[in-house]
Amino acid sequence: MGKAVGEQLGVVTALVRSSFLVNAVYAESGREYGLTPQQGQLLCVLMAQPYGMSDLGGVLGLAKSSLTGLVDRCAQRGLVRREPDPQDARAVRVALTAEGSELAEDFYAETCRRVETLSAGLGDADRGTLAALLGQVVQDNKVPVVFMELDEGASTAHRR
Amino acid sequence: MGKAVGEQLGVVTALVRSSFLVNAVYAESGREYGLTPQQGQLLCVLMAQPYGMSDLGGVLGLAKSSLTGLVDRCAQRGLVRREPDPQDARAVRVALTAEGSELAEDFYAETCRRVETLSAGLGDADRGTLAALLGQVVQDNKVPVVFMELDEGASTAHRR
DNA sequence: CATTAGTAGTTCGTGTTCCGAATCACATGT
DNA sequence: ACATGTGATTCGGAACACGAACTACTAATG
Repeated sequence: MGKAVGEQLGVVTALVRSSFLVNAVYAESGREYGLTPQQGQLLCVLMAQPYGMSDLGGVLGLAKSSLTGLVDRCAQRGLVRREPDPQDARAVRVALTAEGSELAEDFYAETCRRVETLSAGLGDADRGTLAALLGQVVQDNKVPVVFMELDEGASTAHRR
Repeated sequence: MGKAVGEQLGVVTALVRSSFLVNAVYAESGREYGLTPQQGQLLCVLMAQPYGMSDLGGVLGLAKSSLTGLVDRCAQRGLVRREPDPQDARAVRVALTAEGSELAEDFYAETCRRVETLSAGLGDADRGTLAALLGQVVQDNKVPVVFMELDEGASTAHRR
């Protein structure tokens, strides 16, 4: 077990610090589009599909009362819309507006770009391994779809 | 055409979602000790060493004005202390109090424990690989010491 | 059917977080 | 000494997050 170069980090430290990086990306990427990190995250979640407030709370890990305000602010900026649920008169479905959808795409793309450059120092093989291992962790822990998986499943997908 | 099992995630998605997991851990772990995530993070940073306000801003990625309040609240709870810098009369050094140090250790340990269980589904070899790759990303991007590495440095190393 | 639960969302009050602009106090260069 | 720079706080304002209380509708029960 000779650690050669600068002291190998443990998994825990690596996870925590990489999370710090990703948070910073969200903040910077959001700033670029006039979004707070939370607003950006909301838009990203809604890219996949509309949600009711309760489900949204489940996905984002927020109390209902926290969501009302977040959705309000995004709605006031014309990014999302509350639609009545045809099945249940007390429920609403929160969905992206056209404008919100556009902004979400941009924010999403920018965020992807920035996160991607974080791992730019890795070779393709290593990046694949990282994706596999980290993906396993993510799936083991049943993380909700807080960030879509762009269809990149096909080995040589078209990169927009 | 689609894979039945689970469609391998891309690096970007894996990173973002794992970051979501870690954020949740910070929140839960903090709640357990009556700390907000930011307060917990501050304590963890100060575990390594005392910092001046400016340096602290650099490490945490916050504006000075944001820090004053955060430090204030932690100081009011008796967790940190502002010490005058002997070299420079306008500077202060923020350091953990005894109580803060104790709480920081507990929070840190709990956070480590929780983050560790996130990767419990991986074998030892895989976990090592993940640590190596993610550690590389972290070091490539020069993440400040927002979370100490203390685990078992003892085995072979005094670090530098 | 009427009553009782339960569920979906909002409102309200409180505390935290974050920022930029302005300010104060000390430091340093010329 | 004087101008400039730097460390930190203050201030005003926006966003965020929560629990508790509340409204409105739905579902279950008798």
